[in-house]
Amino acid sequence: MGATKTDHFSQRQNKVASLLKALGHPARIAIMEYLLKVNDCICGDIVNVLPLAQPTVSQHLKELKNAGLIKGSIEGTAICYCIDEKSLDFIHQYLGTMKQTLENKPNCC
Amino acid sequence: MGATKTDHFSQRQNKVASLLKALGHPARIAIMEYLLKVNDCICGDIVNVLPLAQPTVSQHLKELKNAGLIKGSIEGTAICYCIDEKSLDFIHQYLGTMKQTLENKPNCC
DNA sequence: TTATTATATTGCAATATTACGATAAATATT
DNA sequence: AATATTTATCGTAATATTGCAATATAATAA
Repeated sequence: MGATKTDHFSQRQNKVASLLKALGHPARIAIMEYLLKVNDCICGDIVNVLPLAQPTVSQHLKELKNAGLIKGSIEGTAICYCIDEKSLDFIHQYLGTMKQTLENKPNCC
Repeated sequence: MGATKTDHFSQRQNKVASLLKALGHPARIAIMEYLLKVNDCICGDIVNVLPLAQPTVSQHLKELKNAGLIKGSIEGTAICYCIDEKSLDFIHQYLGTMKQTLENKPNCC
């Protein structure tokens, strides 16, 4: 035991969960917010902004990238990371549908 | 090490992260979807619907409750669990703002 | 070529999560 | 009271995550 029983849930449920899980860490939220704040997205200075060591930041970036939340491309000696709008849209819409469904339901609590 | 450095991030960043983290598991997504689907929210049958043992489901419910995503109240022998609209609103709005901010930015990738 | 700079990877220790059997607690039913 | 039903908790094993020092890799600059 200890491993999530991924195969017992729908592909959609797993997709939603993995996106939200990737965002479920304050460092990764901070990274996303920083990517938003910076005008151009050559983001070699994320390490200087966060209270974490370079390998740790690199690992968080990798996780965000694996989840599909950010895109990265080599830009000379630096890496250009920026937010992938599509994945953000997807979870925003997912939660929006949830909210809307909730509004049409009687609530006992 | 191994523990998240919560105190190095803002309260807001931690709040967002903890809500999204709580949703970042397919079982908990499935629970939320089930709570939405069922008309009234006397939900003693979640265990029968999910491919997980009763203690596991109970633990997931506890996590959703701790995060503030669901509310639970004793209803005789059963427990009435249902979604807390406020927390759902919060993360939906958070992601919405992120999306909106992104739209006004030049995107290099 | 030899630094220099920037990012990634490896290896590892500390901690957290996931899952479940066994058991407890609380209430309802007989 | 005794039994059944429902949910929670405890204990524990397996696995995952977090964080960083050390090191590797890759591109640029001197």
